[in-house]
Amino acid sequence: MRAAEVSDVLEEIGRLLEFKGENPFKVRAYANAARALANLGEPLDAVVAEGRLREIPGIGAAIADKILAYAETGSIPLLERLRGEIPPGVLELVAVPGLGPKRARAAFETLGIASLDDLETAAASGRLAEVPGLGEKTARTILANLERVRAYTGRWLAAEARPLAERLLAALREDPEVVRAETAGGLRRAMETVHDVDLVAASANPGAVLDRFIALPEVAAVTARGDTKATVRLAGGIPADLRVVEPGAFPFALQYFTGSQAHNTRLRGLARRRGLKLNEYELLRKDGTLVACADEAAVYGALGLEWIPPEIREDRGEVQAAGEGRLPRLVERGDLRGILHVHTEWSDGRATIEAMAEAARALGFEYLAVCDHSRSAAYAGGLEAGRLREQREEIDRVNAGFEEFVVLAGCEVDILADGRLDYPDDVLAGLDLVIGSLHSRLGLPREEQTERVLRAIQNPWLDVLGHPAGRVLNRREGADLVMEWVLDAAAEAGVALEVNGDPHRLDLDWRWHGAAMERGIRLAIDPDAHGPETLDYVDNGIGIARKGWVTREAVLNALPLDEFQKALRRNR
DNA sequence: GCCGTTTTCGGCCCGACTGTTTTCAGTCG
Repeated sequence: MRAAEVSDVLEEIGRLLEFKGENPFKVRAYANAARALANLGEPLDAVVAEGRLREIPGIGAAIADKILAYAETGSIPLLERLRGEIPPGVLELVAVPGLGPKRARAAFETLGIASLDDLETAAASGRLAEVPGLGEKTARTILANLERVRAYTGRWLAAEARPLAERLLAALREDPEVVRAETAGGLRRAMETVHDVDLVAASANPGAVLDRFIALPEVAAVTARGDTKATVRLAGGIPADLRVVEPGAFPFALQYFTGSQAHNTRLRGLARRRGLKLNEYELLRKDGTLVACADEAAVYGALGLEWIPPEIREDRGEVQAAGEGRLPRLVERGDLRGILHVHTEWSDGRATIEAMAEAARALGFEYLAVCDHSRSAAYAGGLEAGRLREQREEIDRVNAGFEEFVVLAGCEVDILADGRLDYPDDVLAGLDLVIGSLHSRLGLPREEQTERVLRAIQNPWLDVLGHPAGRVLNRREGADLVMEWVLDAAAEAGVALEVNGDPHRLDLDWRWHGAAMERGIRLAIDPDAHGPETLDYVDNGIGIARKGWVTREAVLNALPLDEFQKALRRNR
């Protein structure tokens, strides 16, 4: 039984109860329990077997019983009953912006709308406006949003949104009436995907700032415009929110709009227990006096907490850790000593070995592992064993020209369908570093896929498991793997796991970093660069590793060259 | 439904914007 599967089930129960108009706190309890399971860093089966379900915060007697029932019978009576009452298409309705649980229910009860198709028909014919609480205008909004829901999940790659956010931010900072401006939201938290761009600005004249903001060339359409807030759609369709507050409120607003929502809920609960009230403008004592805070650190300080880095504000224990003064020092770009996993023109890269090495050295790194594709990766110009030997000679020549910088001869070796690596052992043994990656047959059944990866890990020449899930964000799910088993095997074998910084990958997923580190697994933060200009993808990897609470000590390529080499599985 | 340095019962985060319900509910973040 997978934690993610049970999490989905609880999520569904919560949404169905919400649709029925159940007590909102009960609804939230299910959502909280679902999130707790999604963040569980160990096998759910072990937790169940050891009777530790109720030790998970957010899981009490009732939900624990339901999880046990699900484990035993594969179903939960409450869920079956709810599914019997509510047609399956109805939950999709709630995903349409403008239609929440209440209106969706009203539409279902008055017009029998039970799917996106029904909704479209009703909206187009004008009948949707007959639903109590809905009017002409809302019906039009819903019709417009419906298309987007169908076309896209509403998540954008952080890498697509970030440049736009930076341009908007630069424009805001040039505005003479803006005192301060920052990016908030999922971008500030280093999420891999975001549903919008969130910006916060401080100004004594919010109206004027908003006027200029909505007139910026990046803004394609204005969705909403109030006294302090505007929602717009940018070129390309990405929504953006700007909130303008009085300068004194800026630290509170920045904190609030950075989120996550779960983190903020946790923080406000803590404030309340301390007799304080926190909102996006201020921190109030019971007697109505204000607690002054000059910056975000002071806001956390006033609640008895260390400042919490934005990346980890996901309600995964960071508030408690900050209260106990035991937040980890998260890894930083400056901690990295070497760059692993770059491609060159020898396979599908765009630059020479020398050019990549020069670029890495110019960025301050001490070593670089060239890892071109192996022979089976024909689509990417994979190297036959003979070419690999020639490449080693070329690397030797390049190294002769360097002092205090070393190029290593590595390879990104395909993990074949049966779990063998793409070269015989004698070829693998001749390399300095082997990253083994899944590139094909990503649709294998779970058991078979897991066995495949476990077999690859058994190969003594595998040093690093590359982009372990093989996912491509917003395009395809990764391989279906029992990740706990993969982590156990990697820990046992001394294999490191990659945190791939390609903005489409960001894989190993940050939600697994803690579970990897607990097992003593080292993480390799790699750019997977195909040219000098994408060496900076390590920054994405750093962001996502910070999100996973990764410290310098856990990072393989934060080691100086000699220690790095000793830490490799092949040299142990 | 969960939870407990004021509580095993009575709380549970809070405010902006929109449209329509003419005084506020629903949605969103």
